[in-house]
Amino acid sequence: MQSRKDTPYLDLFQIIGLKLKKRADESIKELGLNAQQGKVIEYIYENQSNQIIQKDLADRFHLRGASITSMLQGLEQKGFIERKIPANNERQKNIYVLPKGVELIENFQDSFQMVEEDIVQVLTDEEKQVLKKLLIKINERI
Amino acid sequence: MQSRKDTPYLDLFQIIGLKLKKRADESIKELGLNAQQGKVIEYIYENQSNQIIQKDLADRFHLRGASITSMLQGLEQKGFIERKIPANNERQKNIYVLPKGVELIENFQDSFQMVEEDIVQVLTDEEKQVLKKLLIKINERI
DNA sequence: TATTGACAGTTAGGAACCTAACAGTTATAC
DNA sequence: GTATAACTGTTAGGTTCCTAACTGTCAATA
Repeated sequence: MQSRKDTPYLDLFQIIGLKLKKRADESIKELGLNAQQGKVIEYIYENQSNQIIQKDLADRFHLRGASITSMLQGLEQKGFIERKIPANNERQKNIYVLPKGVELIENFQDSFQMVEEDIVQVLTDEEKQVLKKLLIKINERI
Repeated sequence: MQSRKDTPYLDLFQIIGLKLKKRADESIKELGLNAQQGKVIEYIYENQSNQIIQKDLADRFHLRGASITSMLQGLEQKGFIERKIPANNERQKNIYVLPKGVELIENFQDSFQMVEEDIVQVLTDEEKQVLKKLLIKINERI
């Protein structure tokens, strides 16, 4: 009876995900961006030397192309990034972080690191390792 | 260097949460509702005998009052639920699932159960137990 | 008992996703 | 070599969440 309608993993992942999103957003709110935007800028910065395009971001963050277009238009207007059409393919746009964006990256990293530590603070070192292994396993198969 | 900017738990929870939301939505899409709405109807049905009000739903699902108002207005218009002001407190609204909603509940439960099984399919029984314990521990502290 | 504050829900407007339809560019196949 | 298909990104419009400001009701206090 109980087992039939009970979905603890689904519920826990949903609730924890929502709580973490709110925490991460809050942690960088003062910079005028949300956590997703911060993560995207970080990712662009780390990968801009290998000609990343919008599609790469869509894949990495599991968002649709249209959502990336809209997010990057916002970040470009605010002067955090720029997009350049590469010489070899006029369909694409390569993405780069501008100085105004680079300035914030250390800030993001510190803030996210604090949220990260909050998450696993209640676990022992061994539990942390086990959890990471299990999360990776699940993420790979779904 | 690496340890400073790496946030595997935050990233994994975000990505898994997003993937699960999409899966759960997909699984009941044919019923004309999304997963959140399904979970809410389920919850109302299980608790409607104890006079639940909108605030209870906001707490349970970690949503704002305004979001619950908007969601329930939609579900009411579609004939899945009804809201009645109780005699003893005119500020509140008690919520009940209508027959049209009750009909769908078994469907929801089956669909969510399948997503649930997909999540942990790759884990051994022991790993499942460990994971559940760790998730509960984290959820309680954040 | 009259005022003041807390509580429950609503409205208006904004942000970040989504899908569907589209344009332009490049690759493939006959 | 030309027609067709695949790829990349954009636009338009919808959904679901949010915050802030509001209404009306109940509780506390003085």
